Amino acid sequence: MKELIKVMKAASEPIRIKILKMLEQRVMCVCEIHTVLGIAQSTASKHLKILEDAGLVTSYKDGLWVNFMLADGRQNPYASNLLGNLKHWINEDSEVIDLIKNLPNTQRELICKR
Amino acid sequence: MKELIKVMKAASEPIRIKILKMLEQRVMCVCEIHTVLGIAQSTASKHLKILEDAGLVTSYKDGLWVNFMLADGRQNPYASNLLGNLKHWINEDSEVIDLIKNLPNTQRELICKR
DNA sequence: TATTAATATTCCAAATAAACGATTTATATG
DNA sequence: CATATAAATCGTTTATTTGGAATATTAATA
Repeated sequence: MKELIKVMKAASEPIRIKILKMLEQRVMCVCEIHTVLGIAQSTASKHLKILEDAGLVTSYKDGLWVNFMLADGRQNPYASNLLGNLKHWINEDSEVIDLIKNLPNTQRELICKR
Repeated sequence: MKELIKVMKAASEPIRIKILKMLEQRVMCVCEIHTVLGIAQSTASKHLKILEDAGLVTSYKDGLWVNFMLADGRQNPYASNLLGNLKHWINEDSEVIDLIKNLPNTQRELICKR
């Protein structure tokens, strides 16, 4: 039960759904995510932690950056199920469309200098 | 997006998941649900409203009683997807097992007199 | 019509969750 | 080793959610 609730809670916040939809496109670092979404760095970091704890996302370090990507979900059936469904869900949402449309122009090297 | 979030939020509370698991077995009224779960009547009523708003549950009146049942989900794809999955999820959870085991003994006529 | 029972709603307190700035930690590099 | 950058954590405020008691509403029935 706790595992299921964790996944559902993680998925019940629009910002986190948006993060997942972006990660469907490609790996991203915290810095990119917070900039693209227009939220504080600490806020982005916390959302990513929640997604990671729920088994929806994994991360790996690359120097100073921490890259986040969708989890393969081999451990958590609830998470993998959600990730599978999400791929064909809310692809018509205007906010999601805009986010994804601009992703190719978003280069880490340009936006991650504060 | 809003529709998806509503379903996820509704499903991110253990008590509401328990309600859904009980409704997989049979139709229940507010009074039965609040008694079986050991929560206040108003609390049960509110949880049911949240589930209904999310499209996970529907209700129909029968005299003084309001019977709640799982929604068929023809309107809301997120809701019907969740309901479908839930049928084979957390069936090994001890709390859920206990709840369902005792359902046949729970008769509305006996418990709904305060 | 008065009463009773089931449910919904309102009100308020407590618990959770979210947001941000500031600080700390970890890593790279001059 | 000092400095700079990315990310995580901490502290605080604000917003949202939950829970229950009390009250209102709705329906049945004496």
